[in-house]
Amino acid sequence: MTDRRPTINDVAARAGVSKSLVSLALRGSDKVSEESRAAILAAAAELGYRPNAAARNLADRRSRTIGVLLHDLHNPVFAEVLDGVQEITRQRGYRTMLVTGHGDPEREESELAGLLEFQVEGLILISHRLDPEVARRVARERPVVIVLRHDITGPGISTICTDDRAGGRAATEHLIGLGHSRIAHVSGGDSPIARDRQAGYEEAMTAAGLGADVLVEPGSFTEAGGRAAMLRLLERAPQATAVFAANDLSALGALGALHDTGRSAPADISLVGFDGMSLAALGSLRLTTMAQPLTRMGQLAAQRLFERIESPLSRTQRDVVVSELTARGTTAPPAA
Amino acid sequence: MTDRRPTINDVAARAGVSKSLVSLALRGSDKVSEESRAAILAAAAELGYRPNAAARNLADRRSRTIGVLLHDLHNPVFAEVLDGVQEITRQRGYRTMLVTGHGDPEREESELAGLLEFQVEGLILISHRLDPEVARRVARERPVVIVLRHDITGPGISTICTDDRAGGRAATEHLIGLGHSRIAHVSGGDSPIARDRQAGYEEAMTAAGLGADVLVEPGSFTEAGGRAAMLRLLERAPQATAVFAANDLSALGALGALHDTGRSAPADISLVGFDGMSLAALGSLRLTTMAQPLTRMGQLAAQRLFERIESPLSRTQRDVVVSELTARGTTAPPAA
DNA sequence: ACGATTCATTGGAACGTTCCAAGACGTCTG
DNA sequence: CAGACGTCTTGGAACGTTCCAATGAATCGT
Repeated sequence: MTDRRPTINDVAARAGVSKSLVSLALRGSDKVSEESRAAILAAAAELGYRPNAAARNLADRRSRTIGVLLHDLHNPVFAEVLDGVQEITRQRGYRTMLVTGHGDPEREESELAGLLEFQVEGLILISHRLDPEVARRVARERPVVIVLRHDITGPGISTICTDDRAGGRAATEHLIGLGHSRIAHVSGGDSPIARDRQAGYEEAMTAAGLGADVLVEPGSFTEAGGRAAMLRLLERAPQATAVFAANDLSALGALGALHDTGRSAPADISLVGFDGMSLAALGSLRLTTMAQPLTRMGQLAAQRLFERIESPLSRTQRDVVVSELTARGTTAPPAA
Repeated sequence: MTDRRPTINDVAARAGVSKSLVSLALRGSDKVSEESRAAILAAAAELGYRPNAAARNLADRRSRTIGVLLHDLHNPVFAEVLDGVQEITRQRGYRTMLVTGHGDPEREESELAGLLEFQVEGLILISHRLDPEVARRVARERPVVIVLRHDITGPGISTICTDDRAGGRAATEHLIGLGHSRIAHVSGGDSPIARDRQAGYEEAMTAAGLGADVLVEPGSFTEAGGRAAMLRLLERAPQATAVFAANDLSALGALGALHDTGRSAPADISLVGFDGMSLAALGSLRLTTMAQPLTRMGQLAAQRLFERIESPLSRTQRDVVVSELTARGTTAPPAA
């Protein structure tokens, strides 16, 4: 870039007016004469003028930007939530600044710091792994909405999530309702969400008098984790006729494990996932799942955030959305 | 936010030094005495000081940020490219600003304008639909690297892509090599990439003396498009034993269509995709595909971009990476 | 025909940083 | 002991905007 970019002063000089008037005209003020407006617009176009967002943000003391931290972009679940967030954000004329932390709390914290330096006006954290104390500290600076995790509370923090325990219960009851009794659970590890979904499973089993059959195989919310867990399960509990996997991604891994060992769902084993990511509906997968309204959750998150951006003193909210069992092709009554 | 955030002046006052020294200390200069440094760091921590990125960018006249425009976040292909981009970007101490255009040229252009207002130092366009003239205009302002599309050239534009025509040929040859002759193509519509892949298909067919069997069913690079195209194909060409789909996502749709009509791959029809998105390897899908080195392409894109950011006069590059046929579970010789 | 009112326009201060030339204070050299 | 040099520190200008109070010009009512 040898030549400096044109500034508002260059435009003003060319149009023969003051920089203030250029500023006004470019932002569409109605107190600029038609004549000046035309001259200014023409000058700006000829010079290829672009406003400098850094200068504008500095002068305004606002960035019209919200920050979104998410786990990663590979799990399509996050993309769906993000769609909802961006829809609302665009409507409001804000932009979204997106960072990923890959589940590493330190990295997440540093990405968050970057967002705050950019003067984002609010933050949406989607499935993060931050230390609760860090989240609370951030919430003292800016409104925060946490999506898909409900265990962190504090002033300035709103949450959007589903009732994971009830969901785990419903998923399990679906299998029980089909006639299964030897139902195992591929868990999602020790995250709060995973624990809730597992608790729901255990509750449903106990309530149905199947407490003795509770069988949990630890997984990790990933495809690989689900695959490995399912393989271990097939060894350890060959009598199982159904599996509830803690999320769709690990359910897909489990499905792969079944496939690799010459089995299939629901013929050999019925399988239910959790999340409702649209890819899992796809093609030959047709995964039965507890579907969360992901895009809706994203919209709601953004709405709640803007409420607090606009009136910082308004109360934080805890929204619980309902998930619904979506029966597709991987569950059926047990083979006789 | 009733109370103003602390600035560098507040830190300076508290530490009993000048703002200049605070600025130096916070950026790790070695010409600050240990004593001052400690006082400054302590004061900054006590106040919860965060540098204001807008002010910094304005003063430096650089943002240490690159902009990435991508189609959307649902196709996991883009997430994989992005991983590569972000890896390099992080290494350089830059941040990435991510926007999506959802294939709408106007929206893409407006998102791009936003990035340029933020003074991004360079741009990576992943599978965009911009008007070539717009892309060239932008490239006059900032270095641009285009990934997954090679038809736009001009000063300031580098490209990273694979040889889509050769890839289309290789995918088709794989099917021919397995003994198929009635091979159809589910195309990706009329984008340049789609046209190249289709041309490769036609070349391979013709070269194998199967020119008369060329059969193209228009699709759209989406799951729904692939599904619909496959359904039409089953009506229109029941004799086909193999299909080359223009990308993995539409191949997955095609797979779903097969499934829905009581068929499967490769038993009834062999199926090859294109892209190499990791989700398609997953579970029971095991899609055979022409795999592009997606993450590598992202890394390369970022490297090329930084070369041009660092020496703006260096030449732009056109990198062509090789894709490889990855035979998984959806292709086999035709049924006897 | 004159003050009041409206309208379009202006210059300057602010926003929070970085950079630069220059200053204060010691210490060394001969 | 004067001058040169080093180290640490400083105030002020710049970056490109927006906002505000003030200005000048035109129009109005009486």
